[in-house]
Amino acid sequence: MPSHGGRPRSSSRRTIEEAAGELFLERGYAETSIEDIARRAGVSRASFFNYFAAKSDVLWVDVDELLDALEAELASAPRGLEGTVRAVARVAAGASAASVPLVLTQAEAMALGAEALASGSLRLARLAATLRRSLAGTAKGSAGAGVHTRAADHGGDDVIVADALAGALAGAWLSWARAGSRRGPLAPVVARAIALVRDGVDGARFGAEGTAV
Amino acid sequence: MPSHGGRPRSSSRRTIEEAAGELFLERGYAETSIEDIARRAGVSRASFFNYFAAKSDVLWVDVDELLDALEAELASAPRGLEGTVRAVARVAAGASAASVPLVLTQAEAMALGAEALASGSLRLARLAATLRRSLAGTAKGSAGAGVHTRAADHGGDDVIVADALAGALAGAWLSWARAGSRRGPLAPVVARAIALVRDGVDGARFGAEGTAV
DNA sequence: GGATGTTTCTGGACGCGGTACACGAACCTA
DNA sequence: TAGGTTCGTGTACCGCGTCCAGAAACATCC
Repeated sequence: MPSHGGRPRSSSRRTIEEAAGELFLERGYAETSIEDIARRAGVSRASFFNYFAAKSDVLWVDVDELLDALEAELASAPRGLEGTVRAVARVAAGASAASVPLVLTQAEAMALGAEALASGSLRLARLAATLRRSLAGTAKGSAGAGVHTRAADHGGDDVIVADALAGALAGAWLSWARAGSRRGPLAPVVARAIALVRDGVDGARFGAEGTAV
Repeated sequence: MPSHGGRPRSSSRRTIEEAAGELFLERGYAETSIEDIARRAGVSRASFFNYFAAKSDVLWVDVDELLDALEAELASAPRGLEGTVRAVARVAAGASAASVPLVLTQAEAMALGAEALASGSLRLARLAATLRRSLAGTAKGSAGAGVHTRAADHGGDDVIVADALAGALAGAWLSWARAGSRRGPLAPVVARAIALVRDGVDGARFGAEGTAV
């Protein structure tokens, strides 16, 4: 990707992330300024923004990578609930050994406030948007597994299913991350979240459609 | 609540909200400063913060009121999925005539960016937290409808169900708000979201529990 | 070795959101 | 009139995020 040449980077995201993690644990998130992080990492404040677009992004490196992986997986997966759900399961299986982000396990030690919660919710929104894209126009018996399902199919069921799936996944991942020492692999927990939504979509009441939009 | 006496308010949240709405539509959210809003509303910048804790809060007045109503309703409702879901339905029925917040219908006109998305996601997080509290310790056949269900019941199913419900409700409300002119009452749309989660919880795969945490 | 181009590092300035505080203004009751 | 309470206002301050100009560290081509 680098066309060639140019000054080499003198630091890395990893370095800055670790410096920030130390400071967050020592003083708390709000009491640590970007300048503090940069100083400990050995770069200037301006350079911090060459590696991260915002202070809160440092908290979510692992999660963002997970979401990147999911989007890549979904790009080459059949649309609709089945293909989407399988792609999610693959990513969950591959990431089971991944490190659990400090932001969850050390949330209280870092004294995370509303800002951190908001930046985390932003990741949930990204997950929901990704899933919506992968489910768009495939609700119920829309049979639109073909090339182009009607782009203007604004039937709200897609959104409901996608957002429910996003929420269930987030809840699963959250309780997995918070399980502490007795934490097992991620895959089965995610599988339960998927089962919930699958059963919901196949269910009698939801399938009734009597109250469709 | 006012003990009595004291200088009367010279403005109101409503006034400031309307001034802000005008400016957001004229220039966009990011290009409108708090000082702009305060000036048009006829108050000082400092006074703005007597009415709203943050600039983005202006966008979500209606949603926050809806969440307040839900929390009030849940406070006097039986815990567990059934009681929770009924309380949600009641709030949805009562709010059907409520105005749809501009933040959704005019999102592109206001040029809302990541900050507005984050503040909105914060509301989703609040909804999820509220539902988690109302479902805590009541997963599956936990039969704990009694006084004190085990507080340390960290079985992740509660969180999965609560977050899935939060996501489904958010998706339903979102597609309802975006339906535009052909928008009907809110209640049936919310009913579909509830049906999805209810069916999911009763479903064969989710109920299997073979892969429990 | 020098000229050119590219990428990164850095310092400085700026605007804005949000907090804190002190003081005055407008109301109440006694 | 005096004391208490709440709200409005100005001011100062800090930190995040953006922007920019210049220098530093590489590459390639002559």
